[in-house]
Amino acid sequence: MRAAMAPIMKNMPIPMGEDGELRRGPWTLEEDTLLTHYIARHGEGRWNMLAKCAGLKRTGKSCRLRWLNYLKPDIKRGNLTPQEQLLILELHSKWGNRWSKIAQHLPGRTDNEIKNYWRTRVQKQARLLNIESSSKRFLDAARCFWMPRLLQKLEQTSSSSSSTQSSVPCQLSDCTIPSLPTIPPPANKTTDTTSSSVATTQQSIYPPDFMNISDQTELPQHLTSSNVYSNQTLEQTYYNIDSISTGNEMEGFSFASMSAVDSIEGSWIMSNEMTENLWNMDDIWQFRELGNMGN
DNA sequence: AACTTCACCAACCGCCTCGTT
DNA sequence: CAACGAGGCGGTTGGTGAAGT
Repeated sequence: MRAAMAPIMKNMPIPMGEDGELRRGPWTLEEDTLLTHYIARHGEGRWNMLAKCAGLKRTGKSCRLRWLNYLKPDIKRGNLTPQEQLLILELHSKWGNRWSKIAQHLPGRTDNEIKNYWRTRVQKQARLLNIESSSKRFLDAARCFWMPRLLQKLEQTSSSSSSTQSSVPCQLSDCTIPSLPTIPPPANKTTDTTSSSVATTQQSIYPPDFMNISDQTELPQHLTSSNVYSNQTLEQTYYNIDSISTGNEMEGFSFASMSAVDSIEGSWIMSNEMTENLWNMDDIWQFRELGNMGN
């Protein structure tokens, strides 16, 4: 961590040298236009040179970042789809914080975006579970509860069968969970009218070996970029993890279980935040009990 | 309505790698 | 082979708008 970062003033110029000052901070529309037009004519690369030739008072690095993370035409905007979230979870479990490598499998998404997603959403879940997000325990938890939950949501949108129940076997250290708790459909969500109206029947969208893709293994078909981006309905229906989970997790929650959880681990924190989380109390109980068994 | 808290994300930084001289 | 510069990467910060009080 930097000891003392100088406050970045908006568009504050910094000394550049002989021919002017370098700008920093948010990009203006004019700068964006300059950069876009220049790259359209001359292509990317040689960023320092590019910055000068384009008449931008920015560092080459800044130009590159702006282009790659924002201006590039194929940048995909909007919240990550469940498929993309799943893919991130799985790839992160394989590669760790190799954001650019992960981003290569999510066309249109930048490493910066994925990194932000991880830090704001995923690490939040880890915090609430009192687990290091980089630990094996959290990976187990993600695999056992989070991924299936997302997959269930995907299934719900792609199948009209309301009785469909996920039964993804998953491994937590050395114990196996035969099936996952059923997630009730979103309760009375005004924005969620599509999940029950999708009237197609199809087989399970995830293969049995989904949880074990290796470096040599092709990505699951449903998680390939073409599929990820072909399903606009899904994207419109489920914007992000939080919105998926924000529903009636609290319906199964009791203060008795809360105090019990408290008694297991004094540091456990229960807050309103929890109610908006992916992990309902059943999940937490299941995970924690399994974790104890593993110890 | 005013204020506070929180989540998101654009943009920065330092470090590392790689290619060129 | 060393020095140097450009580009790439991951970590971090701060601004902003939304949500909550």
